Amino acid sequence: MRFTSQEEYGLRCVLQMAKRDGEGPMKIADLAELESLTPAYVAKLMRVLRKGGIVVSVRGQSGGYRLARPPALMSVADVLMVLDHRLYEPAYCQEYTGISPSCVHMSDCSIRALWRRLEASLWHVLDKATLADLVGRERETIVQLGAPLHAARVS
Amino acid sequence: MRFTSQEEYGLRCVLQMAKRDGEGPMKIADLAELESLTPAYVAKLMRVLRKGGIVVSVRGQSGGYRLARPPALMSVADVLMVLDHRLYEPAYCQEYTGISPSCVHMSDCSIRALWRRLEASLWHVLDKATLADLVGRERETIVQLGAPLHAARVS
DNA sequence: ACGATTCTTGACTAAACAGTATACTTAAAC
DNA sequence: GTTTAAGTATACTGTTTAGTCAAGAATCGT
Repeated sequence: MRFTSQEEYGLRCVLQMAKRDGEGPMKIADLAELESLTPAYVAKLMRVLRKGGIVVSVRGQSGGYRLARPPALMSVADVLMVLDHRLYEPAYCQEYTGISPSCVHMSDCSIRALWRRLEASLWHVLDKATLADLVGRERETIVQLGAPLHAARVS
Repeated sequence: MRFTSQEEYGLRCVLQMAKRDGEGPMKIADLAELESLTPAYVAKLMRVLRKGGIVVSVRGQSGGYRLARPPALMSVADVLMVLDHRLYEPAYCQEYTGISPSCVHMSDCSIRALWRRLEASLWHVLDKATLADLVGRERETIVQLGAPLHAARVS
């Protein structure tokens, strides 16, 4: 079970933008510098994020990228969904069919129920976490329902 | 966020073995037939599972594979851990460092806390689900703590 | 208008994962 | 002891993901 590089680095860039939301567009070169990535790679990530409606671009001098919505109104789930996809999604069973045209467990699949539970469990966490929560700026914008992320400890 | 093929198909094979636990070793050819995979690929999966202590092999005529422990004592978490690894693990931050030798967020990482929460949430589900739960044979062996998996519905 | 700055696109290379092929080893059955 | 049905090991090929490169298009400042 793994995150893709695109998810990890894409989210990091989005977080940098959330941290500076309202301070004008951020340039590819600045994001690359802050995250220690190459500008070319950041450009590629931004393309994905732009097409997914997470960021909007401003061209020309003093251009760059900014978030499409305020950080408090954008969840980590929204961002990750654009950068890759769900762990278990409807098309999943059409992808893992071995050498048959369709999965041999169509009628009775014991794994499917488990994957669905996992999926629900994941999204329960990711939907609630806003970008504002993660960068600790939630107070500046809209107050979120429930406890803020950084107040919850894992172990 | 995704499962690797190895996790999906490896777990399926393990489940087939759990379903027939106690009926003698299962042959690669039979597993391949049941799961609609090539024998060569099943052999590769079995190597990983054997080295990870999930299955044991019996060589020679009338040989095959059987589970290293009874299905009620083996969790899905145990199996997935061998087939790939955790979503977020200690080495994670050493892997995503961009073009620097180490991650630029060492001292203050807002994503790390979220990944840890996710990880805990996932493992909460996976640790509790035994192979016996999944194949509906839990009554034949040892009664598990908590509600059996198939009694819980997601949506 | 012009040029500097910045994003945009598509094609390309490299690395990782998925799956295959083949030759070899072990041990039961007779 | 020979045969035969199994697993074991390594190397190979194909496909997807990661990351790079270079030429182009839009916008701002002067």
